[in-house]
Amino acid sequence: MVLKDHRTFEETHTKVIHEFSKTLEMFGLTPADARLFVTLYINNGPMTLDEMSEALGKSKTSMSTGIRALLDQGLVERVWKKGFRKDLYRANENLYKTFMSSYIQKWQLAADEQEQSLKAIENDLEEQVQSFSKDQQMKQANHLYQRIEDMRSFHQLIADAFHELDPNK
Amino acid sequence: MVLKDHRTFEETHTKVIHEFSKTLEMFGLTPADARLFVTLYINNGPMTLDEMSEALGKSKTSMSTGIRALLDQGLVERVWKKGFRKDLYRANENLYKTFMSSYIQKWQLAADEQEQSLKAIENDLEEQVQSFSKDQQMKQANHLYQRIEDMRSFHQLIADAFHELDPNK
DNA sequence: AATTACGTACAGTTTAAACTGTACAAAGTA
DNA sequence: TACTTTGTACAGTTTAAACTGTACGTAATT
Repeated sequence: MVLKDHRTFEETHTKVIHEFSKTLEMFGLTPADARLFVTLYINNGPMTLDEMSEALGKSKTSMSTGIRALLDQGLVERVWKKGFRKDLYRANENLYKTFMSSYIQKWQLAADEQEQSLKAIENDLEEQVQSFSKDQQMKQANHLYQRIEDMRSFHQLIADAFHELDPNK
Repeated sequence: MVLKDHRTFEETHTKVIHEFSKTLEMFGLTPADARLFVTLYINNGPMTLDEMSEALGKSKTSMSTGIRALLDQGLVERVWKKGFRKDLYRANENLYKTFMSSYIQKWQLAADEQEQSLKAIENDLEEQVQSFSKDQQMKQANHLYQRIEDMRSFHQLIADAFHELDPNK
């Protein structure tokens, strides 16, 4: 009976990992990174790369790159244990704050970058228009210009909306 | 000069498509779908599959599947023109409303599904616990149970937050 | 100082996604 | 009715991402 208990519990464990991973994928995590995070999250205490490797049945190399991705996104942190040689990692505790912050930050960064690119393109377009002669061309250019304006204000609305969501605002 | 004008304008056009696509990818669109949407969006008037194929340099089949994906997400609509045989499609006008609605809806759907799955797993776990004897097992099970609870309240918080963002709320 | 343990860079492989061409069903045209 | 045209299903191919194993640098242990 003990063996069976163990097996079904393991199965439940695995189910939780795969199910909740889907939610985290909505935040832009790759399936692999999501599973890694959930594994850490439901584990009792921090884990070593070898333990993760064992738990997920993937190579240690995969764990190493996966952990780095999670660290970069601020979803996981390294933990020190005196007299212990291996690196230990644990998932950040507060899911909502962690994921919302990370997600919003990712968005702000991307939005800023896009905004700059669009502004630059818009300037290019303005210069180009100077040398346009045909009426048809002018019309096309103006239409594109208008669209770029729309994209830019879209960025602004998004930035505002996500700022509103920020748990740290 | 006309040729050069035309070329640089085309380049600007392409740049806009690739740049703004990145923003839309943040909403979960694949790079290909995003480019398709932007192509439609900046085009003056609706387009046929053949025109999209020409504009993006991809096969008509790709356009067909891409358009379907965009239709499913409510980002694009079919347009009728009397006496015209080919299907015409145009991008929805209001970017913010369109993308926020689509995004939020996607989230609500996924969240509901996950919530149900987690609830079911939780029930399984409760049954399993009945038959557990060892103390160690009980402890593990309780820990997992607690985590599932945390995941579920996470879902709730997310649902509330996204509801707040909904332009149609 | 020599040895062992650990994490990661890198090259190569496997796996999944995107894309294409052909073929066909449905609907329009002659 | 026969003939086009149009959109999409499907199988096969290309391309990109995920993953692995080996090899090596760094740091701890003896």
